[in-house]
Amino acid sequence: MLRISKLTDYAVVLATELASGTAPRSVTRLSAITGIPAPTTSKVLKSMTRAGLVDSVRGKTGGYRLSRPADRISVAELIRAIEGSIAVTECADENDGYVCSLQGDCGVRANWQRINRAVEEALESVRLSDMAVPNSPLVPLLRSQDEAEEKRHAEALEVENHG
Amino acid sequence: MLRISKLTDYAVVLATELASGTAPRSVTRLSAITGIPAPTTSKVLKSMTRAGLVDSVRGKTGGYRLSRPADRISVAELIRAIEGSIAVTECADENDGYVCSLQGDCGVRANWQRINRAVEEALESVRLSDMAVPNSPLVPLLRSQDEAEEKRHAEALEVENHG
DNA sequence: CAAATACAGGACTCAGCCGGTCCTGATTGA
DNA sequence: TCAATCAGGACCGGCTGAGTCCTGTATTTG
Ligand code: FES
Ligand code: FES
Repeated sequence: MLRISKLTDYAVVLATELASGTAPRSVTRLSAITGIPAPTTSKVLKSMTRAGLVDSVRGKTGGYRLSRPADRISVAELIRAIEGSIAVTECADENDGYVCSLQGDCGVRANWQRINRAVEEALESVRLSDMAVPNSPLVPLLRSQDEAEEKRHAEALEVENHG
Repeated sequence: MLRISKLTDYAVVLATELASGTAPRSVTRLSAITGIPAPTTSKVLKSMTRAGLVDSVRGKTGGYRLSRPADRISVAELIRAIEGSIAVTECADENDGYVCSLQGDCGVRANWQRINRAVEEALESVRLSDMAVPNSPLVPLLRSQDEAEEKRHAEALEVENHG
């Protein structure tokens, strides 16, 4: 039903938890806090590591920690880390060299791609730091977000300037 | 991958095809036109009928036709007809009396619900009549994103001017 | 060094559901 | 009445999502 997988949900939960501190925390620890079964927690974190969203530290005092500040990680990235490229429809996937089995090119395709891009950009604009706040006015997303968008835009520019 | 099911894709294709005329067309016919296997075509159309999106006419000259003008049918409705309620995450589903197995209420939930609502509204705003046009500037959807969006906007304007 | 703790990587299982088929009616036009 | 069409299920095979487990490697600490 236009679902993201449960594992991706876990990824977000784990990431928000990690966002609350800088010291690495172990799988055991995180599992206990979040209620996600330990082996699964491990699996998800490993994917996140491969995607470069978290850093792993081995050894006795090891564990996982975010690789970047929470406002530099988007929900879209988290989704992509677990599920691969975001594609609402099979023929909406622009990366993959997929050829639709139906009528060669049925116009619908281009429109799906646009919808897809819109959704993706929306998810891109929601950052982990937003998710961490229980009921933040984070997701205007649609229309009338002028001010929120502008604020974000300004922030982005600021960040760029600092880099 | 944040996918809608293939069947839903079929539903959209079939609906756009139906939008091109008012006389009922049979499953056999539609299957031939779209390239969707006949039994599957039938299945999808049956779901759409139950959802009230198309009318069915039995008998020798029967078939399916849209129950409303194409600009009165949204993509969201088509999705819902096939997949049920739109819910990005399990805990984003507001209808269902679902209780998250993780930490009772982890803040993330409210945010998912917002994202969910945003996506849903976006899909609601895209109508079948939009999908029927091969490359319509149909999907502003989320406005004023970044420069990419702006460029896109420019393209759209150009198209409008040409029309 | 050796033991204990943690992550890395991948094989494996199990269940659910998606895509697809088919069969048995009920309706209706010719 | 006959043929075409939809209605409503039952049914099935395969994929993949969720979860587990095992083996190996790195790091800390005594
Ligand atoms: S549905 Fe894939 S090109 Fe039309
Ligand atoms: S993930 Fe469901 S309430 Fe937090």
